[in-house]
Amino acid sequence: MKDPIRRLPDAEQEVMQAIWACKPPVARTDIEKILFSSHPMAMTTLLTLLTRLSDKGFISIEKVGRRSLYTPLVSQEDYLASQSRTFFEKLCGRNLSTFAAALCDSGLTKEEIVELRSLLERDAL
Amino acid sequence: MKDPIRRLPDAEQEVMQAIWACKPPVARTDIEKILFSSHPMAMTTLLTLLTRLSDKGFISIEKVGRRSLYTPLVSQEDYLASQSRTFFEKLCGRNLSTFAAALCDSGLTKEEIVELRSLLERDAL
DNA sequence: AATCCTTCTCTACACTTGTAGAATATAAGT
DNA sequence: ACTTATATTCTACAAGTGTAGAGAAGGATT
Repeated sequence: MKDPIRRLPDAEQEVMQAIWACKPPVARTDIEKILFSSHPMAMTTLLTLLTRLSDKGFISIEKVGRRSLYTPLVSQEDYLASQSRTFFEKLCGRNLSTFAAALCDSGLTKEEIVELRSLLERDAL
Repeated sequence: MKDPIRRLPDAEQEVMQAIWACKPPVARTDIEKILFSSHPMAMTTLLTLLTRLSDKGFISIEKVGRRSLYTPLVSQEDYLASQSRTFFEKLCGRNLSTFAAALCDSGLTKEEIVELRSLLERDAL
């Protein structure tokens, strides 16, 4: 199984999510638009976060003229799977009952739990 | 629904887990024993982390003579539920398919997924 | 070309986190 | 009472994180 992917700090994680929401490669302005409502920040702040994400190997930066374009190197699927695994292993101690209880208490409605079950059914086969 | 509980930094989270694993109130030595194999640290490091957990309202500290006893103020259930909720909402964008995919890709075996489904069934009723 | 705007990089700074030695306080042993 | 062992608090410091201004470099405008 894959190496665990380190959890990103919140601000960087939000930037990654904005990047994942776009078709790569992504321009800074696209990211800004997405973050504008949920987490506004100075342009230079965003650029700092992008540099850090690149340093950590989460994205690549490609310069086109004076602009930069950003491409994810870690997929959202892999990241989510890894975080979910860490949650199960480190926080729930690999205990499925604990895990299930956490999910059930997490504010999901009964309908959502029913739907979650059927989504899991597909993968359980 | 409850206020989200802030995610603890890794070291503090591990200490909380050790505390949760004991019957409260817990002595420092009990915590040390539990952390000894998984995350050994200097005694003063542990005490620093306990102070920070107290500052954050996660535990209370009660002095008995020169010793301190630690009692969780946030339950493991509440913490796990809140983290799980945050994962679903902030990382999966409240998208159940994304959430289910993350779970399925998280390294659970088919048997475990089947078991998870049946555990969820109970709560879905 | 001179000036202005846009985009990025450098520098900065306060706060948090991981870690632990120094200092202090208190109980225990002799 | 004096020494010793032990438990906690203070102080410290490097690295990481959130945030953004100052500076540089390349296009656009007049």
